[in-house]
Amino acid sequence: MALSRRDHLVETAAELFRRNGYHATGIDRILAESGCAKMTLYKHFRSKDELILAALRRRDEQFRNALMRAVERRAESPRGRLLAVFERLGELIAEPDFSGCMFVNAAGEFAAPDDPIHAAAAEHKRLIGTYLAKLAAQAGAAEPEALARALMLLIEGTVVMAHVAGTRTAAADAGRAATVLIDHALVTAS
Amino acid sequence: MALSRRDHLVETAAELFRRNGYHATGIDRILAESGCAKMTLYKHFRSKDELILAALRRRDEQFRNALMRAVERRAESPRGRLLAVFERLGELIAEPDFSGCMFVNAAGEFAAPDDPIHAAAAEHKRLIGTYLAKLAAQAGAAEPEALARALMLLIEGTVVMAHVAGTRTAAADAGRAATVLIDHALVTAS
DNA sequence: CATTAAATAGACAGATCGGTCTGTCTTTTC
DNA sequence: GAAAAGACAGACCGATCTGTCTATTTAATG
Repeated sequence: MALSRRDHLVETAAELFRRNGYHATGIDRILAESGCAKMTLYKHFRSKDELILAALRRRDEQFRNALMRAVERRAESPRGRLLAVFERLGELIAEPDFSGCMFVNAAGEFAAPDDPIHAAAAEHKRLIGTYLAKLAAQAGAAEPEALARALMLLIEGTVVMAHVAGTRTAAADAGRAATVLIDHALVTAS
Repeated sequence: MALSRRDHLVETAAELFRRNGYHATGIDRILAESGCAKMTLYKHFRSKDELILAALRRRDEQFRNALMRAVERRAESPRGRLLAVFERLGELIAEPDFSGCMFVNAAGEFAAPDDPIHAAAAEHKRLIGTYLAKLAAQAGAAEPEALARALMLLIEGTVVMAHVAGTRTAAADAGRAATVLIDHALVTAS
């Protein structure tokens, strides 16, 4: 089924925000690229900020769904699935127009922690952390939340180093480190 | 000694860029805050982008000098110094107006890898990685560069999670993970 | 077919953007 | 103290920004 006019707008906006940033992406560019009229935008959203919020929420759902599907397809065991996250990460950072994490970038441009856009980025990270903690608990980690937080650090570090410094080995580096940390957490648990 | 007019400009700009972002910080704001005239800016810099570059280069030097001094003051042994990096990190993310890594934010707003601003951010990360690799080699790690890359992931992850998600335990989490990874690398070496 | 709702194009407003230019004032230097 | 240089304030430019408005066309619905 074709996207509704609103979803098409959000999708186009999300893509432009991801590639070119938030302040640097003007309304007019989004409208031209999506073929929508200005009033269509302002009928569905009260401001550009609300469009940004909608774009982030849409991408958050898409990203987490794709992550979970990829991870669950790659491995059966919880430990294997934790490691599969880093395989998935290797694919993401290898994509031709990879531009880092659009949620991190959003938090960078909207630095105030109480900014709704910043809060949406925070929520995205929180949800991913919860997913990792669930896997870590299933794997039998001594402290699932602590392991999840450590793995989150590796994940975010991977995305940052791949984007900022162009470190192509980032995901593989992270996968190796994750293996050490996971096994350390499992040994401690038994 | 008082800052030269040029350095005062760069310092003010760096602070505003760090706190509010690059596109969101207008020339006029920088001039008003620094008390400089527009022509003073454009006498020293050809464009806003060049001012951004100067600000990043200044902050890069300041940051690395402060890091090395803090680390070398905190510990004598290479292993201790590697861990001291994460203590230092804990201080940084606890600062009241901590706004994440301004180099990561710069790379986010100037996403093209061949953009000079993006390249300056990449260089900053490369220099820190080199410092870590030196410490890792002194510590006797089996693969110093590999350990340094892993620690870089933890560092960048810490800054991101602290800023985006407000994870106050990030530096402590990273320090624990780093301990595991460092000792694993040292055991493997012996 | 008629009515209604939605999306269209595009002018417009007011603010702000980066950047240029002109003059005045202050500071330095001899 | 005179001359030279540098920094000042601020008008000005064209472009672009977000957001509003009108008027026209398209699409859906009864």
